[in-house]
Amino acid sequence: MSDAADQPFLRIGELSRRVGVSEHLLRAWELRYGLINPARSEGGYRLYTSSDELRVRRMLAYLSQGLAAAQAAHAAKLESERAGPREMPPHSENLSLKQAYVLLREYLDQMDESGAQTVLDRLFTDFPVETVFRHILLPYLDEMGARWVAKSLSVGQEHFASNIFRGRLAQFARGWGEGAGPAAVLACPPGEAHEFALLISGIMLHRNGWAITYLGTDTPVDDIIEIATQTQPELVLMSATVPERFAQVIPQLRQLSALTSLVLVGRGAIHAIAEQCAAKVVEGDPVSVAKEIAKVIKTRN
Amino acid sequence: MSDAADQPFLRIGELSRRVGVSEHLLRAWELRYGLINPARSEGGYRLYTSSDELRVRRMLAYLSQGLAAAQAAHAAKLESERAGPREMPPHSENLSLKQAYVLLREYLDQMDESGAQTVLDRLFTDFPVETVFRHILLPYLDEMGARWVAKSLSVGQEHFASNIFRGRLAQFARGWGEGAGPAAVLACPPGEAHEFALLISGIMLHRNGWAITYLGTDTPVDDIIEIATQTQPELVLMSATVPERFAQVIPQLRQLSALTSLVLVGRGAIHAIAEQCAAKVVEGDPVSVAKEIAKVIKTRN
DNA sequence: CCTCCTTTGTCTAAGGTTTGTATAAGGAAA
DNA sequence: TTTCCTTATACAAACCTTAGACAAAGGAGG
Repeated sequence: MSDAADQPFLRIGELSRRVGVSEHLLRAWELRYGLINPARSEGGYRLYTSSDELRVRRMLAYLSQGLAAAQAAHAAKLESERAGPREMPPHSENLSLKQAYVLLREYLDQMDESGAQTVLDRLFTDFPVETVFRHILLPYLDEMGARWVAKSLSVGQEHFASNIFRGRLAQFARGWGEGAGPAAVLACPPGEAHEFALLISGIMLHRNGWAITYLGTDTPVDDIIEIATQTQPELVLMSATVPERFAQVIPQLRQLSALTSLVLVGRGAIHAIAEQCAAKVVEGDPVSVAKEIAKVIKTRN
Repeated sequence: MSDAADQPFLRIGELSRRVGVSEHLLRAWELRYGLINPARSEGGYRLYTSSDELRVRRMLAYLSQGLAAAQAAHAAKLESERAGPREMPPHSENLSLKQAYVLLREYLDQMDESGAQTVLDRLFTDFPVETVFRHILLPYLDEMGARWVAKSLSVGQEHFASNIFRGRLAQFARGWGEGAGPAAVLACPPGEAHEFALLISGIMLHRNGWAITYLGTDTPVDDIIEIATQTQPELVLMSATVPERFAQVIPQLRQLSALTSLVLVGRGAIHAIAEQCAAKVVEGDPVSVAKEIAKVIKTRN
């Protein structure tokens, strides 16, 4: 972080409005924890850079995980010191998401691996991970499902694309077993073969500090119970594409939810079933699941 | 990684919330059994690390197994001391394959992702890829199969290990679609769910210059035929764990072998079936398959 | 069976620390 | 002038500390 801070300077009022933290509190954090060290205008006004803003947002993220302010500030400082080149906002002139999507589909349809990987490389350097997940990966998976039903996609094409995506996601999953935050166990119920939503949820949870134990597709609930007993996670997250997967194992799910917070996601997660096994349903796409879960777990106590 | 995760961050209230143990009890366990030894803030507040959190969770696990508190605490302490020095063999010294194997198994059994990844990192830097595949990965998969049959491995443990291996192999598979050499299509026949041997074969083929189109598990032969027609590969490689998978689709396999060289591998690849569909069988482990195939394909012309 | 003793989880009391928010007095920018 | 910002100080609610008391659970010995 060079102080040759490239970008527009914010004054405290504007920063306060952007991050939703009172001016008083911003000053208190600066004074008490040295969270930020803004430049000053001639008249002595604080001038913040966009990386200061990021730091404040990271501090807020840690606070929402339950860390005390002093520790949250420490963690946020450490993080921004060691994270050198931060993810840049989209390079709008390079390659639009829409263009990239069309291009990617073309390469995947033709089963051109290096073409598809090049597009993905480009996307992941030009855009934040969340954006690529939300606007490329998930829509493509949806489209794949639709084309699958319409028989306009061969099994080969589907397997080919799935393998490429799985490989990409595996990279983000590296090291997700360790995290400063609470622990979560992720699994699909028996019979469920679609794990992408679960993978993405896990990655996003890990990016919010969670420590992930991933069991993947088609996992007997008894095994999940055993693991939950051993590791005492804060959360068990299960994903299914149809309600039947959950419906088949309601008694065991109830047993599981007695041990920990059980959250169901995916199209198969419907309230009627969740109620029967004392579980919670979190709706929305896997990218936002992480934030939704933060709320659900907070309200638990 | 671990220095970030082991920074003392949690105050007692948050730890209590996360593990579901009252603050009073946490202090009592510290005082009576020395279960944990938290750092202190300036004002004297307890500050816990994430490994402290783990210790408490282990204590809870032992308690739920019926151990008395004192014994549970003792066991939890012992355990985390044993697991504590994660990089036990310092980087200067060599880690033998055998040591690594035992260590890896232990971490995988305990579903300790970062432990397992650390061992794998070490292995892949200290040894050639072929060696790690041949002496660690494949033997472990074999052992997993045996333990699976003997029911001495839970589904959870098996999924956990599989996911970690799949993630590792995905890294090596990056870019395998492009190669200076001939093209190969890889797939498992319908009903076949084990793809590790095929993945490793593909990686080794790519390292020998082949360009890989990977279709993965459970692929209809008609789709393989369609793709083979389109891309005109030099080779189609199919893997199965039992002969029935091939036997069920012999007519289609014969059709496929009319288009290109069809090679069967895996325990399911037996000569009787291969003869019926004009395919070749390549025996031996997936790591050497690549070299064997070179011979087979050579002699074809 | 009952009694004694230890173990273990819970609770209270008195007092210190942390942290978000508020106030006052005054300078800078528009 | 009005609005935005500055520093310094104050303060209450939330949080945490230690020390000690206490009752339920469970085993040992009578």
